[in-house]
Amino acid sequence: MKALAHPSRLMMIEELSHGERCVCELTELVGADISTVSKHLAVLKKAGIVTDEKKGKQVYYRLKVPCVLNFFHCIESVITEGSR
Amino acid sequence: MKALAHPSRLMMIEELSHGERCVCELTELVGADISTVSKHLAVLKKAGIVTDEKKGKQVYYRLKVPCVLNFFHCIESVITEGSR
DNA sequence: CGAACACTTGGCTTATTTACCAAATGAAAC
DNA sequence: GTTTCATTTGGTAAATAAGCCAAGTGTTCG
Repeated sequence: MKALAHPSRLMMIEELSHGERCVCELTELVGADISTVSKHLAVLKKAGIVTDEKKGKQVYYRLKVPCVLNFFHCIESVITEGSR
Repeated sequence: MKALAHPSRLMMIEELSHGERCVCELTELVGADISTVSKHLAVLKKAGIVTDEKKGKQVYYRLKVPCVLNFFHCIESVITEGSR
């Protein structure tokens, strides 16, 4: 759960739900140093949420637990209907 | 999400899924100082995950977002079938 | 009213997380 | 083989979070 406790990591997960991405793409997305992003990805990997695969020069990350997305949808709906 | 990033808080949520509990019951459960538990509950409350209600001398907390439980079930099943 | 009880808040110390820079790795291109 | 490019790792400083004790708040009970 701790692995989900950072905005940048959530942003990355959201992005990865649309398909695999290399570190540089995610770095551009969150707008932090590439080393920072790499460490965030290491956290997610260690938690078993993503997997990585080296393809040529780049390393591509991919979601391993689709379940996470269900949770996001759930949260969204709670927030959405929270105003009633 | 940060609100879910602590073992004691997860334990409390799990417990609250079985019904409302007062602070003293939760304190006994997690085995920490009551002030610590109170602060954890404040975090959960601020995050909109629980609500509190004063009944006589005690304050009772209750789950506000059942959705959290779905997520836990999801995680459990992922862990369970993770060994294949 | 005053004491007792259940809880919250403030203050402070220690532990954990985060972020960046710089240096190391590892594959690919020349 | 060496340079280059993408990424990871080490190191360190700054920010956040966690824990406990002590003091404060609000209710109930005598």
